[in-house]
Amino acid sequence: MSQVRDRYAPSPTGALHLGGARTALFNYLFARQQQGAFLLRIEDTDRARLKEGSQALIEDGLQWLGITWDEIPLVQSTRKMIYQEAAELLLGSGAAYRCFCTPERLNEMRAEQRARKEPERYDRRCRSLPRQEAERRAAGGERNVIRQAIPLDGVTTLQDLVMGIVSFQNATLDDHVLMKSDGFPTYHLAFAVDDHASRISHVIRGDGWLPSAPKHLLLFKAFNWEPPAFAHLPLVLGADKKPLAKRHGAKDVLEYRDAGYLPEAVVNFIAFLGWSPGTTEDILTMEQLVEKFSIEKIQPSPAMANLERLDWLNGQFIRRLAPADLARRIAERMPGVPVEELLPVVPLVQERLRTLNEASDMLAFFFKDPEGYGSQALVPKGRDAASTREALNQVGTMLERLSGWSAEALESPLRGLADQLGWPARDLFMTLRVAITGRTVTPPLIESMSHLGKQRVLDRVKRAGDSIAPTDV
RNA sequence: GGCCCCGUCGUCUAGUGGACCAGGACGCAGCCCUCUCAAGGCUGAGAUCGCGGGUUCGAAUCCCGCCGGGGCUACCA
Repeated sequence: MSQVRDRYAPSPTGALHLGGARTALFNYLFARQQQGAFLLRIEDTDRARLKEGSQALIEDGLQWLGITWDEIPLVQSTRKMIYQEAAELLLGSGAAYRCFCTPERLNEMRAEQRARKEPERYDRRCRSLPRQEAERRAAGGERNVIRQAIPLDGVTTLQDLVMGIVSFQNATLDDHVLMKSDGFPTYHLAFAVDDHASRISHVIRGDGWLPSAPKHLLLFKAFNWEPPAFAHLPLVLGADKKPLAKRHGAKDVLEYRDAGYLPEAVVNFIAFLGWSPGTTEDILTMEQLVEKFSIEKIQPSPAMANLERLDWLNGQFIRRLAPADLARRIAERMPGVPVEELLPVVPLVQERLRTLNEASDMLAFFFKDPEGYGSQALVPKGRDAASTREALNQVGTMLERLSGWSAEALESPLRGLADQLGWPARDLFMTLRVAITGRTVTPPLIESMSHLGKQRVLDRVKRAGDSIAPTDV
C-alpha cells in the first residue's frame, strides 16, 4: 500500500479544545506509526465565521501538545481558483448544476416541506435547466450556486474504519451546495479537492461528518478519483454530557497548560477518550502511543471527559519527571525564583503535586518568611499558649547548640525534646511546622528545616514564640 | 419529521459464543504506613452487560423489535 497521509483540518473559528486536539492526535499517531505524513489544513472558506488569530492559537495548542505537522499548512482561501476549476469539471460532466433559486424561494420551499412533514431537501428545480441556458444566465451575472447532482437512486456504502459498514439510500441525500455565490467552495467541495490534491489516504475526522460522507464518496466518484479511507470519531462529551465542541466555553487546551498540566498528561488523557490499547496499561508516553495506536481499537460510542482522571494522570506524569526537569518547569511558574534554588527542594514536593501550579504554594516558605501566625494554629489541641511558647523557646535553644544540620542530625534531638516536654512528637512537629512555614500542610518538616538553613529556622522559631501574645499567656 | 450513529460499574474502559455469577483504572469508603498533606500498599462498596424476544447445549458477545441518548438535516465547518 502506498504511503499513509492524513491531516487535521480545523476551521479557524476559535481555539483548540480537547475534542479537536483528540482528532488531531489520532491523525498524528496513525501517521507516525505508519511512517506516513501528518498535515495541517486550514478550512477558512466561511468568511463570516473567521476569527482573527485563531489559526495561531490552534497551532500553538498543537505544538504545546507535541503534535507536529510535516508540511506547510494548506490554507483554503488561497485556493479559490482551483475549486472553481474543479466545479467547472463537474458542471461539464453533469455531476453538478447551477442553481438560481433565491434564498427567499428556498425558505418558502422548506416551510412548505415542514408543513407537509416532508424531509427538508432542495427540490431540484434547477437541475433540469438546460446547460446552455444556465451558463448564459450565469455569464449574464445572475447570482447562482453550484449544486451536486446526487444520483436519484441506488445505494452508497461507506466502509468506515470505526463505525463499520454504513449504507445510505441515494434518494435520501440532498443536492447540497458545492460552490457558493460568493465564489467560495463549501466544505464538501474543498474537502474532496484538497484531500485529493494532498494525496490524503485516511480521513480521520469527527463523526458529525458521517451523514455527509456518502456525498463525499459520490464526489470522489464524480471526479474519478480514488477516495480515501474514512474513520469517523465519536464525540467527546463534557461533564454535562453535552458535546465538547458545542458546549459553551469548551476549554482551550492552552488553558490546561496555564493551569499547570503537563502536555504529556493531556495527550495521554485525550488518547484514552474513545481509545484504549486493549490492555490494562493506562500511562503511556507519546512514543508508546505511536507504537500501540490502532484505528480498529477506537470505540464507536461517545466518551465523556473525566477531568478528575486528568488530575490523577498529571500527578503520575509529574512523579515520573526527572527532578531537574520538574524544577525547570516549576521555575517557569515562579517568577524571581532561580532554578538552582528550586533544584534541592523540588524532590520534597514531587510526589505531592497534582499540577505544576500547586508547587509555588507548597514551596513559598523556602523563599519568604511566613506573613504572621495566629497563636491558634501554633498551639496544639489540648495545650495552652504558655507551654507552647515555652516549647518553642526550648526548641530554639536546643537547635542553636546543635552542631550538625542534616535531617538526620535534627530528627532525634527534636524527638528527644518532645519526650522531655511530655509532648507527643506529632504535636511538637505541628507547632514547629506552623512556626517555620506558616501553614499546616507542608512538605516533610525535618527535611524542610534542613534545606531552609539554621539561621532562618532559628529566626522563625523565635518570631513564632514571640508572636504568642502575653495576653494569651 | 427524515437520514445516520451509539447504548458494559458515577466516569474511562477490557471483553468479538464457553476460562465472565463480567476484569482494570479514576473517583468514593476503610485499614496499613506516617511529623502534616500527599504518594505507596491492602481491602471494600459499585454493572441483573439499555429493555423484550429469539438462535444456541451455552450470549455482554449473533438476529429481530422496542426504548433511551446523540449527530446531521445552511450559499457553517
